[in-house]
Amino acid sequence: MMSDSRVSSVIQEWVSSYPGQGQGQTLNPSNQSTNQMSQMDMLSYSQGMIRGGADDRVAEQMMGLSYLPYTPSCLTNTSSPSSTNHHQSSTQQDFSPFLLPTLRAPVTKRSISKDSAEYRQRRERNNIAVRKSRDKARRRIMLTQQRALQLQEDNQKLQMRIGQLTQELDTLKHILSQRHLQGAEEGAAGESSI
Amino acid sequence: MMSDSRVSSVIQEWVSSYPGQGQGQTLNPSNQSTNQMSQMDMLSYSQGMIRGGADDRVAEQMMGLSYLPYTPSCLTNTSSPSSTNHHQSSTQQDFSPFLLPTLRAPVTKRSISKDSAEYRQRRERNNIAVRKSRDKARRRIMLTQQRALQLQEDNQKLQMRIGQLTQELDTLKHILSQRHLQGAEEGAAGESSI
DNA sequence: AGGGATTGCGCAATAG
DNA sequence: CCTATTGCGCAATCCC
Repeated sequence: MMSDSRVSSVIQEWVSSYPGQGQGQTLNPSNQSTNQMSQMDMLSYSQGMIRGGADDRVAEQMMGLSYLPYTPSCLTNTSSPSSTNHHQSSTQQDFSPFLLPTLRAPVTKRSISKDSAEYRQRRERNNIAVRKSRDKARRRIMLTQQRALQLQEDNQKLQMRIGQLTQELDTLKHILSQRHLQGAEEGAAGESSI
Repeated sequence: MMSDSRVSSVIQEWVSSYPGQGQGQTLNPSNQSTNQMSQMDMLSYSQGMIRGGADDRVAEQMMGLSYLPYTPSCLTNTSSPSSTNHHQSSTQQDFSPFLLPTLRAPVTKRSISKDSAEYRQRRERNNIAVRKSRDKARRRIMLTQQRALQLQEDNQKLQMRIGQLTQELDTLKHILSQRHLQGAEEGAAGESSI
């Protein structure tokens, strides 16, 4: 079950599983980047990081309830061999030439030239990157869960410790009050015995 | 920041975000299923649940290091229009008629009949289910992170409380020992004053 | 500019 | 039969 050993190991791994920044591009699997983040960074990493990209549904997505047939967007099978349908944000007219240069629409972009060797190479590299990234995400999620369970366990132990200390404290207080009473009695009346 | 209010709300939501079992199939977004799991269930939900399916790479996947060009499996673009390449587990001869009925191989399976209305309908339904499932997963992950942070915060507070109690206890013990000495002195020698 | 890293999406296989 | 999960490839985007 891999419990015990207190917080140390799990927390350590969990913390180091969060990306501090980008890293090298070599295919070295043992990516031991010594990154470190604050709690805020960790939270925001999967909360506010929607990437203000050109997907009109992301905000709604993160707010929940994004399923339901929001937009068909994939019933026109007019695509040529290979390359499945993909949302091209049909809810957009022709404002591209009028947008700010930063938001420039994708103007043909140098004819992607499908099924070329260069394309396949890029695709394959991206596929590898995707697998790597998802694997990392999976590990991160698992570590977060383990961390949560470990923290919960620690919490229980701490609560019990607090209970013990409180009880001990009450006992001592009681004893002290008794002593106090005894001392008062001794002070008021003379010693009863001895 | 939504902190404060102790553990209650976050934990509650986190616990209820884990699937206890399947639920209804209605498209009702407000899925308030009253499921509840033990910690073991939660952990195993994303740890050992690899689904012993027919993907020869899953174990390796979960052990880490699954990227790297493990298998091309997608360089033969001989597929007809629509339907991108997809691993069809080529490492299989022709044992289908000899396998147990339960393990029967996918024998043509009634000609899937692409681009049929029924196919599109199934695809669309599955797409909705996928969006829903992923949305749920995202929420679950976020809740787990928030829960971890909340627990960490709680832990710090508990540690501080323990520190206070310990100090108070030490103080009382010291006082008691003083009283004890005082009492011993009073017992040994007569009252010094009064 | 260019390349890895992320991420939403659809597909298919599979679990339930 | 259905929906729910999940691995995967693609494309857009992010981010150095």
